Amino acid sequence: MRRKHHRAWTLVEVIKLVDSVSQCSVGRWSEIKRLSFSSHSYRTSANLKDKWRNLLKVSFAQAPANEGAFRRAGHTEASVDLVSPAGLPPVSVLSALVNDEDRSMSSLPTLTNLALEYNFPILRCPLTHFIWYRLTVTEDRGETTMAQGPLLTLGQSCYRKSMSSGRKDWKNQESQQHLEDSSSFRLGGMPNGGKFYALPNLESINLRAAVFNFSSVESDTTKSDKMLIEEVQRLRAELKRLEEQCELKNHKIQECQQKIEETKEEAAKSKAAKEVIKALAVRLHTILGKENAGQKGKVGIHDCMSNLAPIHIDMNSPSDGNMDIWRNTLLGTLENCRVLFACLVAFRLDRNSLTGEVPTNLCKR
DNA sequence: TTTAGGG
DNA sequence: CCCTAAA
Repeated sequence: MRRKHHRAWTLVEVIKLVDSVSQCSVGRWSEIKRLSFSSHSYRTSANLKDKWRNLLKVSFAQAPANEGAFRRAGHTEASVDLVSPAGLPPVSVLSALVNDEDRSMSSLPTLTNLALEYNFPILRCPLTHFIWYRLTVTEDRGETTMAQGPLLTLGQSCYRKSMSSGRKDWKNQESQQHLEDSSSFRLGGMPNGGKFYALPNLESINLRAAVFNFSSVESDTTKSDKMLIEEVQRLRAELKRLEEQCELKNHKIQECQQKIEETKEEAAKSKAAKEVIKALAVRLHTILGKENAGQKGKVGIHDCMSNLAPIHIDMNSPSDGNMDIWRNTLLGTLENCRVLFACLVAFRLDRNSLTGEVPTNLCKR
């Protein structure tokens, strides 16, 4: 470790810092510490100030030329072009995003998650498209609102391990010129010739949207396209899986409906059977009643049956289509009537014991 | 105590 | 990140 106590700033922290600076305004570091970084014991108010200063430094070091994307088709210029049509001060911070663990470049899915979490848009388009857009669409800068707030493009160099190696890349003659220009900035002061606003002037503006550019659009396009293809494949597989599940569930539903129909049938049958039994029971009662009234003469089983014969079963008049149900119902009814018949047989046996006749064929039951 | 700014 | 003058 180069310094005694060094903790690399995570992206989340930086966003938090930018957020709270936009809320509390620049310079009120103890307040920011209290409100937003009270849980980060290792970030003192001075640290917050230092980090903000560093963010300013890298953003000004990359200050774009006045002409925006037209001057030099770079991302720095484009980032200001993104802000200007929204009628906002031409201020942007440009950054590559790296992963906390190994400082490798953040993948598109990671960025997408981040964008969802913090609710900012991701703009993916080649710079040429953007220049075309500016040439054709945005005639009037004021009317076009591309964003709801100033676009913050978190700086390319914030996370570079050695600043000096990175500096050589982007410290070309133009930006060197602007570095000198911006050296005359004073916090809270107006920028030279109205070219730039020093970030502290943004105090009142809510910094809520951020655009993340890729360091090289061309190479990244193929790279992220690959990832998109992967994503599509993954989603296709997911879709297939869900469709299969859907089919399975549909099958189950059909089975359940069938069962419901069956139980309905069953219920109808048993209802009819009960009706029959009831009717039979009533008949039996009346017959037994007659018998007990002291009727003389022979009363055979046929008499009983002939008494039973005109039993009417009201069963919601089974029509042509339900003949099977009807038949099954009758069969079921007969089965259920076994006990009743046993009673009848017992009655007959009792009478025959008086006459001497023994109907053995009916005894087996 | 807090901040700005040099190192 | 540390130090310190200044407020």
